[in-house]
Amino acid sequence: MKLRQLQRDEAIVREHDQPSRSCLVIEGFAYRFKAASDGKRQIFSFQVRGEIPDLHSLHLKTMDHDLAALSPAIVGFIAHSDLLELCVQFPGVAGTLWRETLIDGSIFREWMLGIGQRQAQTRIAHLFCELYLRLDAVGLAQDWTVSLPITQEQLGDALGLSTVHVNRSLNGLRADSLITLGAGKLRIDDWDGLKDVADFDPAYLHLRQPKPSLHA
Amino acid sequence: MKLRQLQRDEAIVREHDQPSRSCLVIEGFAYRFKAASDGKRQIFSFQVRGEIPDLHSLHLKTMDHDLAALSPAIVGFIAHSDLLELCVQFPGVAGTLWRETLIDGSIFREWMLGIGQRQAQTRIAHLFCELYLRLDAVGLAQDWTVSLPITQEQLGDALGLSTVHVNRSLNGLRADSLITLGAGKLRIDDWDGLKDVADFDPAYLHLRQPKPSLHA
DNA sequence: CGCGTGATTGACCTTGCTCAAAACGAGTGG
DNA sequence: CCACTCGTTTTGAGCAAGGTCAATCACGCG
Repeated sequence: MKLRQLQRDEAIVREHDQPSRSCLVIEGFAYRFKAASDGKRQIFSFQVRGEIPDLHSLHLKTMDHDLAALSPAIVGFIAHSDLLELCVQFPGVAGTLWRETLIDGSIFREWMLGIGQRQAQTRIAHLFCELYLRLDAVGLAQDWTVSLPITQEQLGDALGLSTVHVNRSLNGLRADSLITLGAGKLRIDDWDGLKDVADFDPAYLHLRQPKPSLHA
Repeated sequence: MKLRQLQRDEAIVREHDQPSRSCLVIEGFAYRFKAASDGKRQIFSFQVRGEIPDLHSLHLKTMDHDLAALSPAIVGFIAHSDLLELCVQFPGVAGTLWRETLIDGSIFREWMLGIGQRQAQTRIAHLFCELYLRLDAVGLAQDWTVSLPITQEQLGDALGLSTVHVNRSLNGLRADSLITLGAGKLRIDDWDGLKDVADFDPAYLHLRQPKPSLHA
């Protein structure tokens, strides 16, 4: 597999591209977004180790959004032809990959619910709950802490909030001793409290083995 | 295939269900939504004839949202076992179905962009552009008119707006002679004008044969 | 030490929300 | 045909969450 080292904010695939391969996140974070014509942009996913953010390009030839590195990252590229062959030789693979794209969609739905209906603090808290569980699922969480090299502007673009309002809402969460965010790290100081203000139910992540300790 | 006649707002599948079959819309409209704990709900899709709104349940065993009839409708049910068998016997079918679920995701992304970043009038106009094209694609549009039995409350739930604001924004579109909405019908009075305020680019629908007359 | 990016804060403003009342219209029973 | 009802649309008035603009602060880095 062809590897590539990426700088922060470096593009991986762009809207209108017709890629012949998909990208596997090996280290760091990737994110996807789309810009409206007035320049505002919406980020609709953050992708972590082991995910294939543009797997959909296997069946949708033209990209309808951008994919880029959130932080310095390493990604691998897998040719669509190889993926298709894998699917033919091992029928289970097709189902598994399909499932991954369906979970992607499920997360979109949850984000839509958040952006459309929830208040600022709740949205932020919800995102943190989600990212924590997803990172934990691939072994990237220790001591309630995960690496999260994200700016408040990017948070705003993902949540449909202005940078200023993200900042103020974050301070609200800090004041309630729910999280510590800074220096590229997120620490959950009070999971139950955070889950509570987040209105968080992890079912939509379709994790195979929910951690009983977390999902009580 | 087992058919079923549905009343307006009748549930087809519910969150937490574990269906063993998926639903094909044969006549009328279906819609999907999820409610937050404070009772507000987000609608994230309207499904038209020929679509399989809960196809994802083929690989995600537990529903993470509700599916219901928007208007009186007829749906058919297809057992997952039959679908899986079809996929094995005709490999092309799997790809086609997978593709449908990917387009579903693409539409979610566009909606997210709208809800997160666009103004009320733009959102509404965008939705109308999308629905018109999708209905036209299955032959349900004539004379710039489509059947659209939707309330302003449902529009609001889909767009992240209050009913009152939907009403006022609709009046804005009417005042600009862009649309006529009422009596369960939507007529596009000025496609180019509507497309313009909608910031609409149909690429995300991944239609196979975009109509040159419309997409100029 | 000087720079540059990102975080933070203050002041003010706008979009869209809430509450509440009124108008409308299709369907029902008299 | 009319009165009544229920759901939906429309309108008014006041409010608030969140946006905008702009200045300041903090900190890692060369």
